Amino acid sequence: MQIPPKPTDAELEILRVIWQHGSSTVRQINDILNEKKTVGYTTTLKLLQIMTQKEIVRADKSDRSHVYTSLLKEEETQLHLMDQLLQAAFGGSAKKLVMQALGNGKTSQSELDEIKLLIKQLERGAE
Amino acid sequence: MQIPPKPTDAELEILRVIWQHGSSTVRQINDILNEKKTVGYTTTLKLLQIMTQKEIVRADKSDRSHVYTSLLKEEETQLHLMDQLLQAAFGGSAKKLVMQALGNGKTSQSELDEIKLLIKQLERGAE
DNA sequence: AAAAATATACGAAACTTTTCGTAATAAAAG
DNA sequence: CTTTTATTACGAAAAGTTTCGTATATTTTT
Repeated sequence: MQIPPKPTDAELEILRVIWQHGSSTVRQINDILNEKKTVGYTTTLKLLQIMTQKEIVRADKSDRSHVYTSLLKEEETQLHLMDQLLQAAFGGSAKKLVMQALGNGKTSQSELDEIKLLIKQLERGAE
Repeated sequence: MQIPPKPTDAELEILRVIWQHGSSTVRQINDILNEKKTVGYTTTLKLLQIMTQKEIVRADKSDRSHVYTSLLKEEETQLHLMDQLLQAAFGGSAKKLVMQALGNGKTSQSELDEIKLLIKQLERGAE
């Protein structure tokens, strides 16, 4: 599959656990998911099996407890999802999206500084 | 329903038509949708009926061709969807999302200027 | 070695979303 | 007035997503 398939909400939750904690077993993933909400063990297992079939994750079966690794890179997936929202809800206007994202005033000064730096670099690089 | 329900992809496409063209009939909405892809008339009708039930749109039935009006405001919906993506994919870091959105370098100078202005205002307003 | 705990496989139910066919009705054209 | 066209109502199929129960197998504990 050339273009990475858009993960569903439940799949994304699992991906985030793997991105944050590295390759993990079903038990590890399910435990972390259960810190936030109740999810049955076999539910998580089934999701991972489906994700394996979709080639979103890969299962290392050398041990009895299979170890799952993400086949999607975090930043690529974020970019993909962001771009899809950009088109679907903002008609492709990154400006609108950015201003909505910053508008609530919850972004710290140091983060704003990083964004300003990026903008400077973009302005420098633009011909 | 206190919090506006998150519209589905197909619902969002319809909302965008209404936001852009104002209150419209099924025929008008379906024609515009069909500029981009083939969609059956009754499919669009059914969606609008479901959206009416969900209180996403309101149907004015005084004429035979019902006229549908959005009950969701464009900016509120964008904010809602953006926030949901922010949490689900970026762990709440607006900085990461913004940098991904601007990173491709497709944002024009004048738009960057507007963003810079917003950041200045945020910095001024921050205590 | 028996019992208990842990793991995977897998079917299927419950739910949501999307799509469309058919029927009924109303309006317009002939 | 009759035929054609346009519209809504509605059921339901098709597809996708999420959840979990049960069966089976393996490992660990007693």
